[in-house]
Amino acid sequence: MKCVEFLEEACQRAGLKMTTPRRAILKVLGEAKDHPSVEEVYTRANALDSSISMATVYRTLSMLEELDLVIHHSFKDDTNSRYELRHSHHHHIIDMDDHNVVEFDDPRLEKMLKDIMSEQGFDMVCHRIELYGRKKS
Amino acid sequence: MKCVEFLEEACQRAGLKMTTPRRAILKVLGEAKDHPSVEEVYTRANALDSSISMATVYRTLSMLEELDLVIHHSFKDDTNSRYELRHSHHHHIIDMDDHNVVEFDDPRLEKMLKDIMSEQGFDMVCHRIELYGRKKS
DNA sequence: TTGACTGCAAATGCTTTGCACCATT
DNA sequence: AATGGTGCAAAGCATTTGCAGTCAA
Repeated sequence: MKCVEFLEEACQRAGLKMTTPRRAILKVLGEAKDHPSVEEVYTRANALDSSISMATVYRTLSMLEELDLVIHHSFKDDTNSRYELRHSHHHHIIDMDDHNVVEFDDPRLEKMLKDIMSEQGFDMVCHRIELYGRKKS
Repeated sequence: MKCVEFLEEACQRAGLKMTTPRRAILKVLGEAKDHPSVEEVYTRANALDSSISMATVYRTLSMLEELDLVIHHSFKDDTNSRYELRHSHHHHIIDMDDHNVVEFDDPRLEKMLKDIMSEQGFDMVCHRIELYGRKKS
């Protein structure tokens, strides 16, 4: 099943109505290969339906975040919120020179984090890992 | 040497003038055992000198961040920026029930992060690790 | 039909800034 | 004396919200 279809189904399962703006925003998110800002989602969605407003983009993104379908990021040195589909679990390496983002996942890291929390008497719910660096020369 | 004295020296070394508002803010930060918001720093600093303005608190905190003397946090589900002295390297476990913050550091974790970045072709500059969870029952 | 959804514009809330005055060096 | 720092109020900007009209179910 395609990404967008999955999203639409998830929304419908949650009892939400499938409107043109929502479909457009879901399509944008489903096709995004980056971590677009609200502004960027707005611009891309407008290419599909020029009547979509910023308010709807904000409302839709919050809603999707609530449903755990997207992840809301706020990286350092970036006043803009960025969003990404929660398709797979991973973390980010931010290139401090060009602000590009590389994704990675590592089971050893996951285990270590869970262990650390356990030692401190907590059950882990989620975590945020951001590594900042520069390309090796 | 006491914390506040170290901060004052660091500021002077950076060529900054030591004014009453700055001294008050440095004292607040030096004595804080938590991660106060700008508003909280403002309130506490005002107890020492009631003429201090928010603008100065913002300006001073940005300045200290610039000098790498404090760390600027923006935790999830919290629209307020929070600040803490950069006295030691550590990360945070955020209690999702009461928003308390537990600090920890772990050399094994540090090494693993450095290794992961290296595998991806990066030299690590810094990182942000936040673990969210609930107390074990 | 009807409650959910939308666009619009106004409001909000955190943060920054221009300016005239003041204090540290 | 000179430069940098300050308070105040206004401006900025991302985000949220009230409202009246609109649309999916």
